[in-house]
Amino acid sequence: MKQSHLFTRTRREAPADEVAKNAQLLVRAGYIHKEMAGVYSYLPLGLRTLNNIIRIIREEMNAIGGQEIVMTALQDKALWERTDRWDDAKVDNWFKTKLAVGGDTGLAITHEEPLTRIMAAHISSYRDLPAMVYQFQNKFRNELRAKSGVMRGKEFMMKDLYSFAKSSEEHEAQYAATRAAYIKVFKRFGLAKRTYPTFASGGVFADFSEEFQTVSEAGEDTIYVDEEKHVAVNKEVLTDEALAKLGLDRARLVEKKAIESGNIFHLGTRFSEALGLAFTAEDGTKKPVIMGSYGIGVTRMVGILTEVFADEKGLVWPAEVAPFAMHIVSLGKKGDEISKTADALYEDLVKAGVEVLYDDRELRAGEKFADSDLLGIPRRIVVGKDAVATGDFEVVERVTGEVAKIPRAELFS
RNA sequence: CGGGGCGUAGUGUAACGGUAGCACGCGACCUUUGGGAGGUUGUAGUCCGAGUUCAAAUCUCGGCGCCCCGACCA
Repeated sequence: MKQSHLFTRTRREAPADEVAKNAQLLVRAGYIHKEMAGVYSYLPLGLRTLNNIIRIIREEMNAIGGQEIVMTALQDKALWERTDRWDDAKVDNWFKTKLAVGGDTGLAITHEEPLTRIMAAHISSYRDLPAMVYQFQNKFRNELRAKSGVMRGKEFMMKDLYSFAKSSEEHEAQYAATRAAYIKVFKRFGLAKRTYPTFASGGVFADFSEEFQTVSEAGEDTIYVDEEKHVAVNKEVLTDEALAKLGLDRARLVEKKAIESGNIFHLGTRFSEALGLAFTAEDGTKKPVIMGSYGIGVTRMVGILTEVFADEKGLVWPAEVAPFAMHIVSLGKKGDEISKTADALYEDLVKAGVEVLYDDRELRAGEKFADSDLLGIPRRIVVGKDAVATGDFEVVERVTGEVAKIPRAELFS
């Protein structure tokens, strides 16, 4: 894409109404636009980034047999009353509204209920199980206080996967598979080292649930990390009794701030029993399906990656997430040799299937470099006099700042 | 929801109750051209509504909005 065609602009200064580093940089770089408190739109660069995050998660969910669907945002009140999660006294962050024909609806805070009902329409035999179903969808939560930029909004995108099993052994296998897939996902985000499977409060069916907590000063949670075992305990469950159960030694734990980047839950039969999701077993008896739920905050991930990797110059993206792989920065003017060299390189890279952003604007070098730093694309290719003279291109790695002269052909490998 | 702070051109910031200014941006012209250049010039603003006052960006009240701390976040 030519940068002269990109409608978004970078800004020299951070918006006055953002304190969170992620929102400041993402707005400055033109990745997002703030609509209201806790509500952000994704602009071209932001959407490309978001889509890369989605692609990575999708690949890993598909790899363990997940089947993708999309559910509705609008919810059926009657369905949620059956699990007692409609009443404002029980769940206080619904966005609710009236239907013109009469009655109420609300915007989904999560999707266990509708998916359980969908599955009930399709699953009736043990032969139909196991199954894992997921979606990328916006969740709406009427938070009293949105904060931390894109990391805690009123509307946010989530990947939510739900598992359906006929036995607890089968459920445990699904749980383990999903857990392993999450670890792969975080590895591809470049967050493996600083993301810890973390024991947290368990809900109804288990002593603990597991969160994935990514260490960051911007985090809202406090966790206690066992570096050697690469696991952590959320402060909310840090008791001697819990540590004993988990086989952890308090003396080895280190306190860290972290942000919840994913979570996995055993749901047991709470939803299947309430909503009639059952199957006929081999012996002819009817049994409730055993469920699990597994979430990753997709838009939150944009914020986490910003918080973790950005430096004083701007955004820094892991290769698989970056909106473009390369950023050509031409220092020429329309029609001169430098521009022609840059144009040709751009066209050839596009033909070769490389995702490339081409800064073809006629601005001063300093401004273009500053913009390039801000945008955070992994490799910058500077096209100046030297490139025309030698045929080699100056390549700057965004992460390290390392500069190398690279022959043209090697840019395509 | 409790507490605190704040709303001024597109953006960021000034202005004792007394002429709303500066920088960046955007437009025009000239010079410049490898780390956010310089000059000339143009453009554009006090969140909304009441009140106090000769006079309100400034004081008072109400509304709307934003930020922070806490609470909340299966």
